[in-house]
Amino acid sequence: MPTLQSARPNPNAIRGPRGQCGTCEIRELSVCAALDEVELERLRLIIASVHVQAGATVICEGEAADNLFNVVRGSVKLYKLLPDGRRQVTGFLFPGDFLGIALNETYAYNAEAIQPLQLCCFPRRKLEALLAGLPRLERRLLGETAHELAAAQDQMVLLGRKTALERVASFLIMLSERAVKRRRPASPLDIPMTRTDIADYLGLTTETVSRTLTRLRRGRLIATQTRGRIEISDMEGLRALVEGGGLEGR
Amino acid sequence: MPTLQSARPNPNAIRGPRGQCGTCEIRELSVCAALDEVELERLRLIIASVHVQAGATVICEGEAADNLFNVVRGSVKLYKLLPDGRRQVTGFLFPGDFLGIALNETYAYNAEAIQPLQLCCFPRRKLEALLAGLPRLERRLLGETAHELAAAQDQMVLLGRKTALERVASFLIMLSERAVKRRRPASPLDIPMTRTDIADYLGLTTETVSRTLTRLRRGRLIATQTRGRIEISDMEGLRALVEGGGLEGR
DNA sequence: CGACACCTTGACCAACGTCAAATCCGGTGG
DNA sequence: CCACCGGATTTGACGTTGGTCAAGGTGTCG
Repeated sequence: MPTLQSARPNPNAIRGPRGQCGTCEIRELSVCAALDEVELERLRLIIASVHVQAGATVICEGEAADNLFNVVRGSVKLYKLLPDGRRQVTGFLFPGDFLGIALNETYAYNAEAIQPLQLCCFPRRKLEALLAGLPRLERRLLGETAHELAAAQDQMVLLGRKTALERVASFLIMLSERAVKRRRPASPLDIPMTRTDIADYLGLTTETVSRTLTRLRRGRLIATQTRGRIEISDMEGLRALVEGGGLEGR
Repeated sequence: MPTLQSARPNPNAIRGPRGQCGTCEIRELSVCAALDEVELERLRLIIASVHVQAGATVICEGEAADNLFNVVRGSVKLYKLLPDGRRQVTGFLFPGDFLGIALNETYAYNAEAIQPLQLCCFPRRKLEALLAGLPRLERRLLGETAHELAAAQDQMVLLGRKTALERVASFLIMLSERAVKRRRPASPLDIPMTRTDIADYLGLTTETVSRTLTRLRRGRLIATQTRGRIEISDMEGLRALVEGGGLEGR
């Protein structure tokens, strides 16, 4: 059983003002996009705004799945642990992403803030009661889950069959595409996660991630000014890496 | 564009009798379990029974997702391909399992029969029209998708962090548990897929799968009489392998 | 300015992949 | 019934990618 963190969000204690949905900055990215003003009003009554500090655990594998969340600001890593401590990061979440899809009684993974986090919290029981009257929301939830499933299948291909170089290149492209979806620039990329997180996501070690980034830097496909920020200098080259062959002497 | 097989199921051409739902042998395993007699009657009107020969492609990545299926008899492998031909098998389906969850317009993977197959085919457009009136079916579909997502996350742990020995042991345990779910014995295990399929599922090569099975055989954890059938002689030992350490001198 | 966590680099190693050669087994035809 | 064919599987020898271990380097925050 993983250690619980004291900074655990308790939506009954830590909650910001309700009723901000109208001005929510991720409205059109999130599940709420499926709703009109009237429906949104019904949803607004059950949600709470939750803040979580960086490094805190948001949800814990095996715990009762009492809440679902929408990420409003910050980013999250999802991971599972083997009994001996080996870790697999199964995904990263950014603003607009949905957290806590678990149709079982308990969460199936851990979620930890990798940046200060603002979440929109839906108590599960209340949400389920509402779901019957909001078919569009249920449909959207199904779509969201199916989308996550597709992403998981892509990740299986990466983990089962790609080389270290292809994995890191795929990772950078994924981050870039998700940044664009959030209306951020595709290129100076913010990398909020540590090398260890990246390694645990890609099924590698920190050393291999580091060496591979160095190779990409030497090949002039990427560049780094600041720590935690990577510039993609040659997106075409990166894509070629993932889809075609190797670095071919670069 | 992948080559189309001539044996592709066309539910408008190859269809068996309708209206067998009442006696369907996988009724309580499948999505239909969520429905009562009256609701089932409405579903019965849109379904068709489809037969597919072993080795035939059922659905093709990138093709229009016109149909959903329920596996009635036989088994299926799902896989994705990289441009250079590397393959990742993302899952195996057995009777009762659902095939074709794709809320997009096109399928995201290929599905191929590994045994003669009997499928129950739902035309997607008709099913969607029905969904509005069958909330329990929609809920069940969401549950099914969430379940697949959880399985995919477990597979990520396997592919990213487990050793060859742990992967093969996990695979055998998974097959055994799914056999039990279908009311089959846990131990003389039918293995309908080839070593290549297993390797592509576990992110290994056929040689490594073969060598690992030999190690398990030598360790007296499994035994084989017939080709395509494996007896689990020491389930405790197998579980210990996956959860704890190595073979410890066995 | 110093502690500390994170990142990078190097030398070496091992698990798993590659290549190649048996061996097994089921199906087919005589 | 038996010999033979061909794909699947097993086994062996060897190579390579990425892991391990260890030693710096670097940026950040008190």
